[in-house]
Amino acid sequence: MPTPRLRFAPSPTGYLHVGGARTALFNWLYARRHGGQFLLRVEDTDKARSTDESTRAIFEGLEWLGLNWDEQVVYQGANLARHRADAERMLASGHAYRCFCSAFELDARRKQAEMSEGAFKYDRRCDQLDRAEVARRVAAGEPSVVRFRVPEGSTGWDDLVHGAISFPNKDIEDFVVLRSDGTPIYNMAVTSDDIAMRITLVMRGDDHISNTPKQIMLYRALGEELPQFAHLPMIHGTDGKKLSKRHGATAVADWQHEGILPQAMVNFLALLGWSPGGEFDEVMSMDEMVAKFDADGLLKKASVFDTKKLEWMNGQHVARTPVAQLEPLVTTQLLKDGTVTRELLQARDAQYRAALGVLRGRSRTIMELASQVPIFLQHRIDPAAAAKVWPDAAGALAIIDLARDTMLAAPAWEPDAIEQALRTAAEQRGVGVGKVLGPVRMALTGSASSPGISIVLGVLGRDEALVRLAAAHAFVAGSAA
RNA sequence: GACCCUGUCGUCUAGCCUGGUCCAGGACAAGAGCUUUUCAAGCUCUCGACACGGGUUCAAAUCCCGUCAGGGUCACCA
Repeated sequence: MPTPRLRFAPSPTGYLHVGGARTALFNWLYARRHGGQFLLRVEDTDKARSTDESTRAIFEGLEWLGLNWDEQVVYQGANLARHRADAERMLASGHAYRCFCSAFELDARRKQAEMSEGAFKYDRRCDQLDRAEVARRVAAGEPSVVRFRVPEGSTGWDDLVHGAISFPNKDIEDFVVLRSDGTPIYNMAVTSDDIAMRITLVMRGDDHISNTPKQIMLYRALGEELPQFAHLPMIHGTDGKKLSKRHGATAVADWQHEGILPQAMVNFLALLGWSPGGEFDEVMSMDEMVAKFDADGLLKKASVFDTKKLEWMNGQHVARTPVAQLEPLVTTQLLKDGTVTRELLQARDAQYRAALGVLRGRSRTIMELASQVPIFLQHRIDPAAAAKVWPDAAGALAIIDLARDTMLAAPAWEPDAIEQALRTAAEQRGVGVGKVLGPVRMALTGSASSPGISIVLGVLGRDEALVRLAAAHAFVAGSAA
């Protein structure tokens, strides 16, 4: 069996949508798994809607996800001459014919048909025209389109996802392949390009199932061998409808900005419409997915995009990502928030990295992680929170001093032992552990919520911890005066 | 309207091909607990589904037929 060649063929009329990203991912995964090629084709034949900006956005989205493509990007618009030549070849071989019915006229007939019998199907009236008349009208400059002559019978294929699918040809009208201005219609361009690119497996969304019989007829008329087809199920919003703007974030770039890691996005998308089967770990690396991916794991049912699960998945990946890899992402977020300065990050680099190490295991997104970093790098007491945790000055001072004395008295700097000593002290005083650790947390971090005391102590270090306690003492004493 | 596709917990799914081991397993979400130290994470537990109706069979989530529901497509758009 020759090595498989697959392609992702987006039309650059917007951003890289999660549905498109999932299609690209499956093509990529299949190609990588089977040692084939993953090609990219930009379907920019609709000049009115295509923009360079969205072409760029698609490239960026694919790159962010880590879906690298092979060979040069193919721009469909550059192949108009071949599309046209292929259509004319069918005209010459008798698989297609010229139609002089105007779009306006057809429109009127379509409307009329819809009112009486329902669906409109082209009645082939121009197929009756004799050769001489066609030649005369063409020579006279009368505009015409090229229509494919749909044969009798039925057209089907063995879909890699759905199994056997077939359509009675009588339900398919003689479709246009070349417009009156000589440009190709979608199915013509796609088929011509897939042939030229020697694509062996066309994997795309379910919504193309009804285009497939038309494309198959084109392959046959052109005397080409058929590729395999795999039609992936759609992705829906929580209301069961096709995912769209009103469902919120649907562009992969939106999720990038929401603090989602590309490996989490890819992992999540992979599990929408694919399952390795049997028992398996849902959290996978790219390599693991490539190793497990195969067509028999492809599912038929449309799935719902569940953002809660995406976030959970992201948390799993954040926890597994090395600090060195997390650091630039968190730094960008921190500087964007303006909560810390670049100078501070550089000055406290060791502490910053230590903080990332403890924080990554407890954050679902980069934002969440970033929001906890500042308490480790700078000591700022939040007055509102302080007033709640430290209702009376005398009590607060007593606990802050207790913490200081405990640390000073400790034989060695062991955060766990110090936290334990504070717990014991609380018991001896007959108060809840929270009554002691809460105020200590406030003194140490300036915030009412943070990781556990021993964790905080571990990141801060002895000197910093003592400095902060002294500052907290001064803060309380100052506001009491 | 016609044609095509799909139908297992709220969601993602395992199981279906090769009926029994499934009064259906896992994950996310939700609820409770571990936690009289917060926030988060983690762990434990709970809630929760074979769309419906027939048939075949000793036995059906699994095979067959029908119904219903949802989705997609029907352009000189892609």
